[in-house]
Amino acid sequence: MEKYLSFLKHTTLFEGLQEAQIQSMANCLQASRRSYRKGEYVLRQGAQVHAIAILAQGLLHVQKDDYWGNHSLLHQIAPGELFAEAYAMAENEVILNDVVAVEDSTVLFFQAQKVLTVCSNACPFHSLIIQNLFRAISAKNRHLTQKIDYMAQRTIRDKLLAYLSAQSELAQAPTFQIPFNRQQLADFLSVERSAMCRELGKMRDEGLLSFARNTFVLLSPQRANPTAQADH
Amino acid sequence: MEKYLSFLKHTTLFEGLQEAQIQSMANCLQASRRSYRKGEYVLRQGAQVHAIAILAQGLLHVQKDDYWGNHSLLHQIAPGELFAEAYAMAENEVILNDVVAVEDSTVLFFQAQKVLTVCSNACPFHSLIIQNLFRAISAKNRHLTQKIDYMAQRTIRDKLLAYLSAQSELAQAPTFQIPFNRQQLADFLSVERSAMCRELGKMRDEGLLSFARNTFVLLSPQRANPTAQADH
DNA sequence: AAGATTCCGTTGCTTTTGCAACAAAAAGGA
DNA sequence: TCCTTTTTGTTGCAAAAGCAACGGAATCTT
Repeated sequence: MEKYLSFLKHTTLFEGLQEAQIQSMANCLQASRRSYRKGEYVLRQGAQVHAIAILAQGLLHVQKDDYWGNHSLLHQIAPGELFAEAYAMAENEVILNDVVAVEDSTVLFFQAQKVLTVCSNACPFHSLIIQNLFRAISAKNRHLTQKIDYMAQRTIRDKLLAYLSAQSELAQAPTFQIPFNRQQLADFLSVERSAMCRELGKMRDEGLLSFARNTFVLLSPQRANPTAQADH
Repeated sequence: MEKYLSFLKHTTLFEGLQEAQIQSMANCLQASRRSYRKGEYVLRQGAQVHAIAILAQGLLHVQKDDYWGNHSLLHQIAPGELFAEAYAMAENEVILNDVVAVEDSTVLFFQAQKVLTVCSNACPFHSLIIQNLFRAISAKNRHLTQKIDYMAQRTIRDKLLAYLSAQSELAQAPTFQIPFNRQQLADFLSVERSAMCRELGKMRDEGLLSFARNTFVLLSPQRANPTAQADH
């Protein structure tokens, strides 16, 4: 676990703690670690989990595949991000989505019960961690809500605009990159890839935006246009 | 606040506490109360909030209206339910949805900061409340995820089936009532009311289900059929 | 460098949805 | 009870989306 201390220091959960403090808490929280190969499942639908997880390295997808092979991408997890927290304290709730490694990944687990109850040795920073945890869950909550906003749009165009303008705002610039390829973006917005491509093409023709691979530029409708160049 | 003690005892947040204990915590959490008329806004898009709220009485809608008058219903809040928790601890985050009273309502507020930091008088039950809060947010998180599952379905029929079978499972019976009228259900699933009605009609004709007003019956496809009767 | 694989864009066709407008049923108010 | 308002269902039409199939570009592998 020691090798991850400097990493953990910068995660939301341990923000504000020194490495030595994290080290001492790691025992208190019964930390453990596991690595996964690309393609391997970290969590499976129907299972239960009692730990809070942080991705230390790699990339994960939270996704759902139904009977008919329909594939929907709920969320992408980057290093430092928390997951499994929504199930960690629920006694009888079963996980509703799969979490899959899309790259070789390493995950750290912390016993939820230990995180939430101040331990007998009274770690002085426990209270801070609880606040951090709360903030992290709140943030996730807001993200889910925002995703619902994208998906609530009736047309593919409006879904795209909702998503892309949020990304642009996040980047605080009209030019930005998205973390998805076309198929993934389609799965994320829950539309057909080909139909989405068609719509993107139309929007470019109408001068709303330009793009190359996963770099996008939002254009103010009335003016002449910078164009995203393929990175070659 | 006293008149709400017996009510609060049964909410998720105060579950496990006695009325006297809740009473003593109410001060510690700087509880306050406010009533709203039908149609009045409880929270507005763009505002900030630093308190956790519980609906004591009435009915609320969390909704979003965009420029063009498109109306989408994120969530319905029933008495005892928590809300505003996703924003209460976020310093600079602005509320992204409106919360509106659809009936005359009474809301109780608790200072989030006080809830999360164990107070100097060291209320002995504070730790329990923190766990309860965590459980409640987790549950909300799961609900949002589930709603995304409904909305991720590509056709109105599949959205309806996803939603209705979840409701049926919740009721643990093939016959159940939903808390929405047609327009509200359409807003919740983010589809056109008329198109939804058309689809409901088809599904009934095909023997998948029957309904009257907001009472639904899911039918096993291959067999003969009980029918939902209007309540008159 | 050649071949294989993944990613991206395009298009014809069919189905589904949104939209608008209207009619009937139910609920609410005076 | 009568009148008004709300809710639900229906339908024609136009727009949008899903589906399938294909070809070329980019990337990876050996």
